[in-house]
Amino acid sequence: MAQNNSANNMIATHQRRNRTKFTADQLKILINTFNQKPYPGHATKQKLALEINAEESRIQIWFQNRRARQSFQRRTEPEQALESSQAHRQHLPVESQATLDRRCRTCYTSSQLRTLIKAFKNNPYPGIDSREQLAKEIGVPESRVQVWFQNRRSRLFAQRKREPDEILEQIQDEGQNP
DNA sequence: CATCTAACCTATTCAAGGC
DNA sequence: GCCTTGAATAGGTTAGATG
Repeated sequence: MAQNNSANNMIATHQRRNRTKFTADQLKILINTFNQKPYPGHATKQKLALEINAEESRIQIWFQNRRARQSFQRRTEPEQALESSQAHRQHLPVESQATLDRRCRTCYTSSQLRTLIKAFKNNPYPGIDSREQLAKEIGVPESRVQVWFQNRRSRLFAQRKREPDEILEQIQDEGQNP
């Protein structure tokens, strides 16, 4: 009982989607776009998805990972990054592109929400199969289901921090068997 | 086995729409 | 005007492929 890795147990049981293998041609276009615009808006991501024939959600993840890698490299090797890139433009108004072009907010119906919440109570960390089945059931893309679970978990954590005890009653876990 | 990186995670913030 | 909540972000972790 010394080690407490509750999240790890959850993660270990669920199943990931198959790892995407981008071709050289796809990567060429992705990298090229990234160098021009590391924060593409929704329209750009949709266009990219068509152009390289990949799911838009995979493109979004690719940009996230690429930015993280770049900022990490910049932290570890500050001088080399300076030389290779003419970082003239400051990164302050960088959101102006992305925020202008966001994906339209998904409006869930009450019945869709009932299904999501029920599934969440059953398992807050659904694998790819569960997410896709759920997406099909309520008629939204799988990527929206994933984001919904992410937001739901985050808010549950935040709420739990604020009110450590009272939440337990609201959740009404019918049985958390060890 | 070491390295790379897609997939996934939490935490936080932005912003649309309802009250 | 504030609140709820979907969408986007940063930054960290996990795991599949490859030399």
